[in-house]
Amino acid sequence: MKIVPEIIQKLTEAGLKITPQRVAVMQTLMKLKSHPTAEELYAEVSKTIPGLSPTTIYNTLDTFVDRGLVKRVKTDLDRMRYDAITEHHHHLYCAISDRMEDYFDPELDRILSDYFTRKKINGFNVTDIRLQLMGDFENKAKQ
Amino acid sequence: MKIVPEIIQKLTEAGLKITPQRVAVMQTLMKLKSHPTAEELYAEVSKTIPGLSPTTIYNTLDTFVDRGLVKRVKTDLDRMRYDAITEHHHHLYCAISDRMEDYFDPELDRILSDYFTRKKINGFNVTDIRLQLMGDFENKAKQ
DNA sequence: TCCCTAAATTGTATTTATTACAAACATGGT
DNA sequence: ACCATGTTTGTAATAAATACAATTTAGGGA
Ligand SMILES: [Mn+2]
Ligand SMILES: [Mn+2]
Ligand SMILES: [Zn+2]
Ligand SMILES: [Zn+2]
Repeated sequence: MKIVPEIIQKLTEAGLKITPQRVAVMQTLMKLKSHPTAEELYAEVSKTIPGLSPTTIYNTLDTFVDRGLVKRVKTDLDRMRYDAITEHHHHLYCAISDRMEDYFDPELDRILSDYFTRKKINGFNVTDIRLQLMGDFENKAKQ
Repeated sequence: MKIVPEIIQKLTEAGLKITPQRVAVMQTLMKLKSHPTAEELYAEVSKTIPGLSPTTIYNTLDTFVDRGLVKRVKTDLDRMRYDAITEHHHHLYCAISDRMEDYFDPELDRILSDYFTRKKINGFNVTDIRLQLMGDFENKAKQ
């Protein structure tokens, strides 16, 4: 569970300088599974980096997205959210609580992949299939 | 193809007063298949209603969404988009051009519905399945 | 058809998330 | 250790959306 060296490696591979801010942002994003907003990340990362500027959060996240280290996700509300998981996956989402959780399902992916290999869509070339499963969490604690 | 009486009926059924602004917004939204933003709607509807206020666009769309006459859709960019089609359907989306088109596929819906009837997700009750098919349009004119 | 009232529209002022910018600072290669 | 370049910070600016109060309009009842 040594996460910091892992992060340092990621940053290095992406050609980015290692800064306390970047390490802390990535670490926090990997820890929080809630797909946090920039604001939520700012609150959390500030605990570690006292002088932190909100701008740095935005800059850092933009840079991470650019380099493919992080993905943006949207919900029905008007704020961008961020996801440290870059591998293909889907989301469970409850519009009422605005809660979002990851959903991995290789069997489903296989079915969808097969389906769209067979079924061609006229004038459109599918490169990725994202599912948003809307519904309610039988709330077993908010994460 | 008499669309206005149809719109008037929709508005009446929703318990809303018939105003030129509302009729024009709905008409424009039904005509444009592009899932326009409030701003794009404002530009288009202004042609018909000269004194139109942007606020009216926002108010009207909010009201329509409240009453279920219209749905909000999101893309990867930071603007809300609107959809006059309220029946269940999916979207084809190209992140590069930010172009979005509707995708109806009952066969696919059947497959997904069957799959999630069998496969229970622990702690989550699925009520709707939305697919966003990412990819590129072999652009046959931007609609 | 006219009145009246509730509902809708408008213009303006705010809010809120995000972005732009330039100065200060820190990283990492030499 | 030094320097150049990339990064962070604080502040100012944007842009979408919302709040609000004054004005206007729709449409049901007289
Ligand atoms: Mn915004
Ligand atoms: Mn916004
Ligand atoms: Zn995720
Ligand atoms: Zn649609």
